[in-house]
Amino acid sequence: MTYTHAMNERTILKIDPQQDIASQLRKVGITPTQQRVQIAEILFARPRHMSADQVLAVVNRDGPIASKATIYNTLGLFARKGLLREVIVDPSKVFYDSNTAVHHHFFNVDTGELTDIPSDDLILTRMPELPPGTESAGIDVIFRIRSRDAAH
Amino acid sequence: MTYTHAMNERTILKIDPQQDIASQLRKVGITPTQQRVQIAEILFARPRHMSADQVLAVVNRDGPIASKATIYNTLGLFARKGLLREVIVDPSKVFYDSNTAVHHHFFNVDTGELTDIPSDDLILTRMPELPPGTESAGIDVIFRIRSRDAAH
DNA sequence: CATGGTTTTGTACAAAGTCTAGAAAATGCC
DNA sequence: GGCATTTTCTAGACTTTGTACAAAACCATG
Ligand SMILES: [Mn+2]
Ligand SMILES: [Mn+2]
Ligand SMILES: [Zn+2]
Ligand SMILES: [Zn+2]
Repeated sequence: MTYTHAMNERTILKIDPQQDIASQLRKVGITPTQQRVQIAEILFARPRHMSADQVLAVVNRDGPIASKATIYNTLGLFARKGLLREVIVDPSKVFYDSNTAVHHHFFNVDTGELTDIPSDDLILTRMPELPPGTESAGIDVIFRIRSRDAAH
Repeated sequence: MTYTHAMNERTILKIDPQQDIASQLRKVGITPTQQRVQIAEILFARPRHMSADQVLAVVNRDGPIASKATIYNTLGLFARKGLLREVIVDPSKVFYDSNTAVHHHFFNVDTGELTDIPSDDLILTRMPELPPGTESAGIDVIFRIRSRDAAH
């Protein structure tokens, strides 16, 4: 038995930046406030990996739109609703990934850069039994890489 | 081509708690101070996953042995020397794993518990090409699990 | 036992993230 | 559109993990 990806029953949610963001948010049970729409516009314009800090900087680039607390609340809400995936690879911050399709990551420990591995480029064979009384909440595969010239 | 584990040229270092800890530390180029030996005794007694905070609490259980700064310095030193593996799964803290053999993890997001997956229970097939100019610094596979009864 | 590099320590500092109470905005109903 | 109710937003204090620093303690070597 071979699995090419995580077993994920729930539909993968995706926000289309071409369509009306507000109504798409409403469709997944999120009241589309001004701040949430602005944050969504940044994150869903294309597949991105951003930290809360980066979202805060971009959203407030031309004047104050949203506070720090709102950024954290909104990112947490989007993640809970399945619009974003939290990627934990750097001990100092969480990355929010607007690509919710099944895929894995390269993480360059020198540059802090996080990039996608197309899901076809990696196959997990022989999956372990989950411990009794538990269910899957996602599988993360991270290839930590280093720039070849960097001192180490 | 199938890899059952990360390509790791360097010898896996292991501290045997039955043998003299001090001379084993000296063998890998670490001066065995009192604090370092005490920390090593805790971590290498058996395979463990501990945060800096937990090590601090245990080492100072019966009176002051080491300061917070020394805990962080020592864990970083041991990790750099290959005696410990840093495991990044929880956004709020780093786990130090005294099992340096190739293996992967279950992380229970409800309880914060980190447990080992025996290396035979998981096989990665079809590995991706590393991005040009980079080399591997380790592969992490994390099965995030949830206690089945817990509300989610 | 003197010397000087190494290690430890306490404390200050930094950064990520959480919490809170009041202000503002969104919603639902007339 | 008004108006009451509910939800969200805000600024800033606070918590936690981890690092920086400089002084004190330690320890190998002569
Ligand atoms: Mn760190
Ligand atoms: Mn967090
Ligand atoms: Zn991604
Ligand atoms: Zn482990």
